[in-house]
Amino acid sequence: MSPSASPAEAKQSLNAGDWARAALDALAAGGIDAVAVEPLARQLGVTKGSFYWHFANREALLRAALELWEKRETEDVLARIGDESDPYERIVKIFKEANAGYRAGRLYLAIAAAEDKPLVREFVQRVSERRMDYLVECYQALGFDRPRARHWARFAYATFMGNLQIRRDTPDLMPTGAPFNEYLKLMIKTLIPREGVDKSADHPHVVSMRRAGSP
Amino acid sequence: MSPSASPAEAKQSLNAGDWARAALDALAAGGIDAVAVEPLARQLGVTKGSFYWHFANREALLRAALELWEKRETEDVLARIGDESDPYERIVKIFKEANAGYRAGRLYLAIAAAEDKPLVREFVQRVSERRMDYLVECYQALGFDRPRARHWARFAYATFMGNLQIRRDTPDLMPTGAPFNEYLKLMIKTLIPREGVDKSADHPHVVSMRRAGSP
DNA sequence: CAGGGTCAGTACGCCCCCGTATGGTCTGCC
DNA sequence: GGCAGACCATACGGGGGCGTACTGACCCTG
Repeated sequence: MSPSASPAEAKQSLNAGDWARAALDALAAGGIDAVAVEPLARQLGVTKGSFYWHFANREALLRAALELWEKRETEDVLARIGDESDPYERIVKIFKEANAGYRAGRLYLAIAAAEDKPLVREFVQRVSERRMDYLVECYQALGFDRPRARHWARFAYATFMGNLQIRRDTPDLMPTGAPFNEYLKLMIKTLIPREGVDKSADHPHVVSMRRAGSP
Repeated sequence: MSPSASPAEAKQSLNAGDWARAALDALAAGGIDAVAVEPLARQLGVTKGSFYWHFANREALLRAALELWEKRETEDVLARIGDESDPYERIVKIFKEANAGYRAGRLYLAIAAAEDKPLVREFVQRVSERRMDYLVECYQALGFDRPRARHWARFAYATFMGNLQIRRDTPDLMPTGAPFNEYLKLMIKTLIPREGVDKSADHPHVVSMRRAGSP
């Protein structure tokens, strides 16, 4: 009788967090419209009666899911590459993360697709700005002045996002295996100007500092 | 009495094309779910009775709208920059088009967001592949061999798409005026390697040909 | 043991959309 | 004038989602 089948003695009572997690999963899988009370209730093995005890309405659930997303997005990402001191390697790591961890990217695209909802816009904007800020800092640490760092950061961020889009919509256009690594190397080499390149005014006024740590 | 208010004596009778155009507009404005029979009928000032005369069902309308999109996407775009012989200038034109004409990009994002529908995937894939093929040809014309051209084309295409996404989701992160032109110049200079750059194996084995026409 | 808080089931009304059936109104053509 | 076909309105049944009201079971605590 007990709703088992879950590891660790399967809690038999749901809380708001369970609903929020389920909502976020549904969001990733089917977009904003998939965050619906009754389907989620069915999926969780309960009825609406439960839901409306934990949340005031559908909107509240959506907000909870988005808060969960924002939390994960900032905590996780920054935690996974926060211990890297070399700004060059930081950007490289971000790039590789962004191109490997496909799930997080899918989630972003699913959420951002509902840009007409003000609530969603709010969260998307915060997350995006935080990501961009981080990138800008990386490029500044590489020796760029603020305006140039912003341009390069935006450039790199746009390329991340576009790769996500390509991967989702037309995976055939995205190489795998060795060619993919070539592709990745090309993007990294192009998007993170190294110290040697100073023949152009668009490149950093950097002297040394780079490519010394982490052999 | 006649439903006027339109230029040129306002047709009083709808046809399938009118429905398809309206559907595409709705698609651009509100995503795939906005392509609904009854709302569109209301908007067009008629009832469902009209719709189900022209189309078998909602699916058929969606297909018609997507065909319209594909047609516009390939005809228009290639027509607007087809008379440019210089491959460098072709890419530049594409870039500027992509960053100026925001509407077409919005449409792509709205359509691609419904990537779970097989029908949509089909069209998105065709359109994307055609765009990529065109870019690959441009890069090949610049002197790249096929694999490298594919990498650069994908790179550039990803950057297009990402810029679209940024523009839609976080317009504040996209500069305007002079800074935008700087940004554009940076991307163009970076994404279209010029003849002078040959210190790297990733750059074209090109000798001259470039930057002679159009002073 | 009584009572209150927690969580869930049932049932209802509402809205909005799909698709069908059927009938009505124009238009042009014979 | 009458017929056929193009175009549209009305009405209906079905489905699914939202939100509310009420009831019920299970703790836990006084």
